[in-house]
Amino acid sequence: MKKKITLKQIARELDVSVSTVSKALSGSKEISEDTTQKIQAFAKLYNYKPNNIALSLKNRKTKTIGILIPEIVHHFFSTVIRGIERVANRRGYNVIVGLSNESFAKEIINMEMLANGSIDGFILSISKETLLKQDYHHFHATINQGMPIVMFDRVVSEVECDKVIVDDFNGAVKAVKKLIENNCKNIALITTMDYVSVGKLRTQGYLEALETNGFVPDSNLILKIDDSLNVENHLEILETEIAQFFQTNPQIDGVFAVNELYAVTAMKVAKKLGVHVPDDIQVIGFTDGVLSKHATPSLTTVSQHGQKMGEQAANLLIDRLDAEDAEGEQYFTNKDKKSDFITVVIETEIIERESTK
Amino acid sequence: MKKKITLKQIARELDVSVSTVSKALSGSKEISEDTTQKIQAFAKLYNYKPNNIALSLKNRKTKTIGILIPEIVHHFFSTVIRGIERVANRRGYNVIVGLSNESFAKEIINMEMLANGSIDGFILSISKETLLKQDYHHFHATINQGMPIVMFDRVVSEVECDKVIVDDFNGAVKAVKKLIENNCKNIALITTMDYVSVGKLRTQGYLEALETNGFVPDSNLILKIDDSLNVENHLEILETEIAQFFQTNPQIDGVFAVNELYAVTAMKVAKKLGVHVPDDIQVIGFTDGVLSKHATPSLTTVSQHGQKMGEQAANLLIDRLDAEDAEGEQYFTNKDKKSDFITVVIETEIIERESTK
DNA sequence: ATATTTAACGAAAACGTTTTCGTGTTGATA
DNA sequence: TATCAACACGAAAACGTTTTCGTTAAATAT
Repeated sequence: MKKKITLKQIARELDVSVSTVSKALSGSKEISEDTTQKIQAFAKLYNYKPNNIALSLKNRKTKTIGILIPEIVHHFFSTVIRGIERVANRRGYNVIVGLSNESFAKEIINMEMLANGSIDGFILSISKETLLKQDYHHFHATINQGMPIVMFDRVVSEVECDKVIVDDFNGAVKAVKKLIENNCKNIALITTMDYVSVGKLRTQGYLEALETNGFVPDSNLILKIDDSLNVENHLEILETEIAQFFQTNPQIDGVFAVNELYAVTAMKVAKKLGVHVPDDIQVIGFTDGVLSKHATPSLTTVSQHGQKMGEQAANLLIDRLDAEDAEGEQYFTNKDKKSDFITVVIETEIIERESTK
Repeated sequence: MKKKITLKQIARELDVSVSTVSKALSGSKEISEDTTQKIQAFAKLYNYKPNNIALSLKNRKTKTIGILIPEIVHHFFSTVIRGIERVANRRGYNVIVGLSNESFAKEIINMEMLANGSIDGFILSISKETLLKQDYHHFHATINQGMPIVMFDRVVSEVECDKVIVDDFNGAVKAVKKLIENNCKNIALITTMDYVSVGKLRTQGYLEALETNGFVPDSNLILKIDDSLNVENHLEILETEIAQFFQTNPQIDGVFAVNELYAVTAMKVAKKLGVHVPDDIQVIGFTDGVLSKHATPSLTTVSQHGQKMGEQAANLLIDRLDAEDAEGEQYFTNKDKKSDFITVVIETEIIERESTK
């Protein structure tokens, strides 16, 4: 077994100093042709690669960014990761992933673990529990320590940082407007509890679209699902809730759901109740994931562009990091530039499939 | 902005030496009560946390493990990551993720980036292109450098290391036997090209099950999909292929598909052709993902237990890493122990849903 | 022949830790 | 009173780099 070789070993072997080896390998013309050649040949032979940890320590930057998300077995979040990884890789960064599991405590633990030198900056989406508690001190703390954060999707105005969000409000408006154009008269909303910001915004969009089109919102047509429990494991509960909802409101001829699981489940329930999609009832979901694409009938959705969000977030973060060490600390102590934080809004569009006419 | 505080700064502030601070914080009784108290209070006040990079450099271990997978927007792989992250976190490790995107080159690049000190060991699943090329030198190289690898799912006998696989062969056997018991007489197989090991094993299981039950395998009933292109984007091609397959073989009354996408698509195609599932044709897939659960009818599948695979893989790797620095290098130079590599086989079971009787 | 430049290299510091090995004060013991 | 532990702490090395600043010898200029 050949352990990785170090500068010191090369130096000893070739009877020169460590500095000479370092310079020769970086092609410094401070070193003679001869020795440079010799050293480079030797290094190649033994497949020398500088140790990343040592470099990180010296440069005080790790060239890795930390991703902190609530859940990874989730189409949207994994799409975001893919986007982040793409640009991170292109721009010479690695990604290290932490999962909060929607837990406030795990979110904090993870941040503290990573914030101690392991990464140069965060890209994260806030856990449900944190949103519920509205306790954001850990975000403020790490930002205060000079570690930049980019938030995506589940963001919060209380924290000043770069953000990437999808236009939840207008996405919902578009969806509902589409249903109205398709002649739906009684449009239902299946949503989550309000504390997750995106759910709230989509709900507001639903209401807005109704009102501007002369509809009067009917609270009976709004079904709020308690998603504090992981819905994936409580599918039956979800189904019966929706079934009851449909049965007590038989006039429903259009459904807007704030995520694709609710939408697909609504379609399944409709089918069981003998209601035909899209003839009797049309359905639009949010987030364009696997379910939407492969459901029968396939689901019309509001696209969420997870990969694009990831790419934008990564670019925002890396731009800031690169700027940091280009301009040195001046970048931060400069009071003028103090709060030039950007919020990128990704536009949504409707992807029409079989669940609408 | 308060940058993270270091030992040196504490030392200067309290007018003691760095070593004293270090010892005081670790509770060494070499230091007097008084100073220990003073230092610990100061450290807590300024929220001192030791720098991970410095620790990594000193200890020559990073306490992070590298995950290298072909794709992350994929239910199975993300499940595995969740499993890895779970035990990694519990055992004090971080995870850093690289994506090969099914590319040989990206796989190598990623490994080289991470192998230079950033991680202590790998957990990976081989990319399709690598399997096709059958070039495994990069695995051998990193193993030779003393960095342990644990492979999962897509493994290869040419590389000696710990492995975690699912019992693809027997899973397929079970599935086909189930179809036979359910009175299917003409059981079709929808599979991938042979170079991906898991596909090959599942195909073999299909054949085995037929033969031991007195069936004669009919090559007309085997549909091999070329999955060199990303199927997600070529859904129509997949659908038309399956449609043709069904039409030229109307006798098919049972389908075993090596993944859930093929299975769900087969059901969709069947429905379009007016063939009823499960009355006219029964379908079983492999991998228990979102699609299986939420399809209508929901899909009977062979469970793949991604999370369990991840957990096992992580435990194998961390066991080895911990053993390494418990016994020192002796662990490795000890010739007796040289090839005590373990292959963990995760058992499969059939999850019965609506697509079978 | 002397002074000065240049070429080629080495020593040392620095990044932030931990740990081993001193070293100088005490207080107790012989 | 001399000797010796025990105590409380500091200096320095080490992990693997890069970089600044010498330093020496040769080469050039005066």
